[in-house]
Amino acid sequence: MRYMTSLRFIDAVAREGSIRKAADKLAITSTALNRRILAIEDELGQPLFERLPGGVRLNTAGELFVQHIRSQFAELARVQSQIADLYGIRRGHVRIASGADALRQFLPKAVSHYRTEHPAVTFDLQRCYGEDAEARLDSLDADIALIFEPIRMAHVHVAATVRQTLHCVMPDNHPLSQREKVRLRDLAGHRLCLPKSDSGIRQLLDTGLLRRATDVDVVLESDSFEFMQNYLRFENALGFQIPIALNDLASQGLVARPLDPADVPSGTLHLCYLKGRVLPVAAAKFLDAIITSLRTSYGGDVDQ
Amino acid sequence: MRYMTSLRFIDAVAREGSIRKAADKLAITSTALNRRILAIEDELGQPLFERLPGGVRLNTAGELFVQHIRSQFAELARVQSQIADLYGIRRGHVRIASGADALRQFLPKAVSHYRTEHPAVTFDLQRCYGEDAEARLDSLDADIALIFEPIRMAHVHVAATVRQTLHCVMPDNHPLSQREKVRLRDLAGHRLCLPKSDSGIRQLLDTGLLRRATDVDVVLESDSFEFMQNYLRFENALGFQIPIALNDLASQGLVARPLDPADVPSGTLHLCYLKGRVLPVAAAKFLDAIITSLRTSYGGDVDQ
DNA sequence: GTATCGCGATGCGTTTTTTGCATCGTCTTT
DNA sequence: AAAGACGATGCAAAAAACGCATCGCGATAC
Repeated sequence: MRYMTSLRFIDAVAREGSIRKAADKLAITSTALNRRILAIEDELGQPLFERLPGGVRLNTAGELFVQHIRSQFAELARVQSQIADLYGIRRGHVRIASGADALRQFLPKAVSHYRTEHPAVTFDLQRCYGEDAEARLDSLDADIALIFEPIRMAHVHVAATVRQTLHCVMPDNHPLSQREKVRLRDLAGHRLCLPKSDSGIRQLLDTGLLRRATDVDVVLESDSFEFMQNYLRFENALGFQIPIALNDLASQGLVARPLDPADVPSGTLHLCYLKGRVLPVAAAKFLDAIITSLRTSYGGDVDQ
Repeated sequence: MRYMTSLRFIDAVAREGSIRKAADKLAITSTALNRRILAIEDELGQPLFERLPGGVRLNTAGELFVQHIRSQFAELARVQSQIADLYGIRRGHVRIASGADALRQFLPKAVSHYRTEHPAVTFDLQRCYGEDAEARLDSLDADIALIFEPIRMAHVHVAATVRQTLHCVMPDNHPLSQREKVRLRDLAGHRLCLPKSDSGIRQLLDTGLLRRATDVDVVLESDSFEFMQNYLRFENALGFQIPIALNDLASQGLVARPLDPADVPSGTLHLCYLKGRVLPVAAAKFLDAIITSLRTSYGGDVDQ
């Protein structure tokens, strides 16, 4: 929307921390950008940025104003999406912040299914960890977040939760594949591939391992589930995963066995959005869709 | 704010129902205004107005969009007020919709007291009846409403309520002035001045009178309390009022006696704002101020 | 300690956008 | 059938935004 240009510019400057850099990104001269900002500050009667030798930085007033700007963008998007819905075609753009877990299988399926019904809705998928995902909800850079495990901030609203039991993934000829359940003590003596410590899976594992002081042989750490999964066969190692991230293991000669809940607590996948926000139609309906989809896939383990 | 010009214009056209009339009010030509609207509709991809032979009217999309525009105005005002508060001086503009009751004595005192502390805050007082007051909250034309008696809409938030016993106002030499309390049956044979039927006071009276089928002699109906109060002495008539609207009766040779609560239920003055709204600092603080002021004046009768 | 670099601010000519005037076509009212 | 009021549009004038060149200032490098 044209009339928001100045606001978009301010947002860009706030993000870049420099008028010249923002001007580059916006494909205008720093002069024009500078003057727009001066004009707004003048109208507002208060400066929004501190001028530092290396650029600019939001002051408190600017902080407030930029927050306002972002909420205006989000609101406009919501209204536009609502208007489009009025005319029968659902339009809109849904921005999702998700951990790597749900990005693997679940979200691709869910998004593609939704898009067959509403082809005018576009998506933006941002892979990120919990804290970052929450920050993106907060800065209105994401509409919906799928976060495995802890919710830190008070101002996210949890629309649904899914309990997820940790599974141990291994080549199908691995000795542990005989068991129905894997206990933590069984891991001793085997090679393990673990997700990095900012992953929710790793945190659950760590608490379990620490509690039992199990001695384990960690051969690899990665933040890429795909890499680890493809790696397992080469070392005949063990990986860890939650059900929602499990894809077709059999074709890779892998199997998954649940960890005994007595050893490792089951984690929770949180489906959330910013508290107090009214989501655009497209985002709200997509949220509904994935909640029902989760419910059919994980049944009683889905709450709300 | 300059960047909102187009939005302001759309709002004006929506209110006027005609581009030419709105253009007059905005002191621009209808051409310019027309083109701004066409431009926005074009950008939005959807028309906002239906073109009628006698002017324009919002369509459904326009309805949504104008609502969005108004909430943007309100939000901007809130942020500006918040920013000003940051720098120590409380600035802002508080718009109050109130019945005639509170406008008489209570609000003038409250506003003037608040303004001695925060001279940079300006006020706008709109006298209106309940339903209208609620509509103004809804269209964001008012921040706070003081409504005596019924709340119709679901989407107003009641910040505080004050119970108000109906009082009968009369010349101090009137025979009924001897009593501590006035019963409805005492009114028979006396001349009455009643507020118009859209007043909360009248509605309470009516239910009481109807229930008891009391035969009364109504000599005057008015929506001006001031007029009625000044009129009473000439006809030695009875008027009705709630405590908050009672001014210095003695100097006019008048007295007030409560109606027996057994005959007429006591009414409730509602202090409200639009549900879900975050009020500008100035308005929020003024609300706090009048709530405490009500509490000191009416003590236990103030709730929340 | 000096030179350099990168930053935001500003004066000035140019380009783009917005505005106002005149006018058209349409529909309602008389 | 005529008159009046409305929104839309072509075109020239006015206004705003833009880009270039340049200034002053502080940090950094040598």
